[in-house]
Amino acid sequence: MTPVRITPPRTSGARATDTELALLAKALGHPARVAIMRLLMARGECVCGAIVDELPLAQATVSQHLKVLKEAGLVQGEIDGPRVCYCVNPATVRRLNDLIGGL
Amino acid sequence: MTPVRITPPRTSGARATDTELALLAKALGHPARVAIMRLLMARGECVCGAIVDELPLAQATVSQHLKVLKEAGLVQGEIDGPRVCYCVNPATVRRLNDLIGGL
DNA sequence: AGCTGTCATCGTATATTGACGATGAACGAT
DNA sequence: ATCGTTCATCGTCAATATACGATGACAGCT
Repeated sequence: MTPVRITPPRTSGARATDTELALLAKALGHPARVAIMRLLMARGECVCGAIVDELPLAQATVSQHLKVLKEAGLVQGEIDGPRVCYCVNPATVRRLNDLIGGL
Repeated sequence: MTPVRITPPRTSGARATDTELALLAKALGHPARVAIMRLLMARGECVCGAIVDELPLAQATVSQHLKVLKEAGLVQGEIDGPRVCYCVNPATVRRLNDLIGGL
């Protein structure tokens, strides 16, 4: 008999979906990351170096932004030899749309 | 004869809509602010004190979050006697939806 | 005028983020 | 095995965000 949770977990008065939406929105909350997402959407997939070339940011900085997007699930990266090929995760983008739509 | 801007302003390799989306997403990038938005959507309009009652945050903190949402244009506040009545700005929410959809 | 309730702002302390150079790790080519 | 290329991570610094108590502003009431 597994104990049943009566009250949903409420941290800081926010529901689970609130935290989820906040996490995704926060990941998009920087112009450089939006630009990266737009680049990936336009190209379908993109090698990290190509993104660095498009943005006026250092390689380390772009890598950090990619990490944020990856941790949020908005982006996936596959190792391709010495390169890493990034592409958006359409499911997460859809999820973000749904969460905002369901506000 | 006013000079015409040929190249759009590009700060940090991000387009204007990138900055706009980043600004809106950033405003939603906190669970408490998402919770506030959800409360306002559910009630249509809401007095600030009612929001404070719903969230486990101090009044000053809620007021700051409301300020962030207001500055992003996601929320409007009207003074109603000693109270302030807040409500969401549906146009901005729609704009956010469009910007994400148009990624 | 004085009081009360409501909300914003100030001041402050801590935590997180953003940016970069330097360095490390992994791979292909020589 | 030693490069050169590509990307991630580390260390660091400045800037920003978060949270709260204290205080200020403002409207309505007595």
